[in-house]
Amino acid sequence: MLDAKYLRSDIEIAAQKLARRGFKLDVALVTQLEEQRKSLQVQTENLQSERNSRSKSIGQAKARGEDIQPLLDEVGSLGEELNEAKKCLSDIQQQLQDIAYSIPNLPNDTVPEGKDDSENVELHRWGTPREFNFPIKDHVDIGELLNGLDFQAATKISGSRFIVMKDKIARLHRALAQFMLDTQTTEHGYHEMYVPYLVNADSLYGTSQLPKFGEDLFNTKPATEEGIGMSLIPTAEVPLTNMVRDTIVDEADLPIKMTAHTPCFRSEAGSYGRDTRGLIRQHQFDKIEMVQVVHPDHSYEVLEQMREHAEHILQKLNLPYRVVTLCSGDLGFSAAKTYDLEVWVPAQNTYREISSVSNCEDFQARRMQARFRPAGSKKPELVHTLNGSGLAVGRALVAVLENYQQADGSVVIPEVLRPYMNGLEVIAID
RNA sequence: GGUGAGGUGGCCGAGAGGCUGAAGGCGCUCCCCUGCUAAGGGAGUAUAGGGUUUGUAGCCCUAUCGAGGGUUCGAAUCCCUCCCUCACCGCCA
Repeated sequence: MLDAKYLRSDIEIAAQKLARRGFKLDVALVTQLEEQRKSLQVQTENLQSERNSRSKSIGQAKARGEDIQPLLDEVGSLGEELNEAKKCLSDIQQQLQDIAYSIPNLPNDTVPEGKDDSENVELHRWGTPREFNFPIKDHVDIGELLNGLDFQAATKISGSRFIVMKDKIARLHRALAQFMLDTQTTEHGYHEMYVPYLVNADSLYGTSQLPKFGEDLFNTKPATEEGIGMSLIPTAEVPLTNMVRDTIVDEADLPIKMTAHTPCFRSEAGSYGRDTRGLIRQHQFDKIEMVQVVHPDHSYEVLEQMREHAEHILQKLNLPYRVVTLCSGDLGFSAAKTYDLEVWVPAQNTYREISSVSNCEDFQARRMQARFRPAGSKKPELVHTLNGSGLAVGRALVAVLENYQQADGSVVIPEVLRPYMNGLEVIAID
């Protein structure tokens, strides 16, 4: 959410910045609603003030033992008038709030101009995609050949976009997650967290999944019932970031660095034709998430650090990747700036997103009322929040299976994972 | 899930229709006293929104006692719904 004061005083500038990411702010409508709000609020508060003072004098008269009936008569229709004004005001405020919730974050000035993902800017590449001297298989074929990925069973049990993993592949998947979590905690200083996978609506508002992106979530209540109930987390960003909702943290405790390994659940509404084969796009996938809550002065340094924390995992796995800076038109709703890490997927002959690292500045903090009290200042200030994947486990599994495959269909296990695989070096066909 | 007791400022804790934005205490900040320390005295100490203003100063107004509704001229206080905490019971990994 943007600062309401900023929106009022610099609405034209805000509109220009929002236009960079393809969002059209209805300046005339907001301005008009603002004017109405202002006059209605003044009117309402004046009525309240009058009611308060009259009620007070009734109380005082009563205490003196005077007849209060004349005073009661004087109050007359004040109550009705006040109720009417309140109703109008809350109506306007509701409209303004709906608009406020629908406005995405402003892109940072360093974000390149562009309308969609075709205009993202490559920052750098790491590693060289391997030359294969045999016909390569994709991870689906490899997984089935090794008897480790069972798409049919998953479809029977749940439906499309689910997976059953077996034996060494299941273990490899677990090894990846363990390795990532260990690296983020022991090498990069994140606190390991175990968090709920079902969250309430307040949390989803806090990180901006609601009110705009409810269709992407799995909810616990059927449509026939009132409300949405709790929702399965689409990312651990939700529980981790909401740790600081409605709190004033000690400045000395910043930055707060948290990581968690969780499953993520996404309905993938509106992506019907896309990535239907394989593990790339699933309703349920595991991810190691990094979240930092930082002093506003440091959030852009931290963004670079977190990008490196994510890159470090790919480097240790020796997987070729590239980093892109998302252009203004491709930014997520609450992000001011985002780097995507894209790992090399040989069978698709392209780089695919495996991590996304974003600085949300104070956008989520404002919704969450997450603040700190700066030394020497009385006023609490909003913190900045950042989040990033470090990394998506399912997609990392895809990358390992495909990049480490051998001519006979076996897969070499990356060295850093071997301690997690009881020393196993190769997953071979049984 | 059942029964009972509760949810008040940074914390503890009073208040049970008007004099309560809220006693008292603790903590914190500043000042005084003191050779230092300890003790003592005094003052201050919530958040949000709005108006005024050149102003993130001051002043004024409004809201907030778990949340939301209601009764009333007036609600922390009465009524309803919900949430949460604690205790005991039931069930359970």
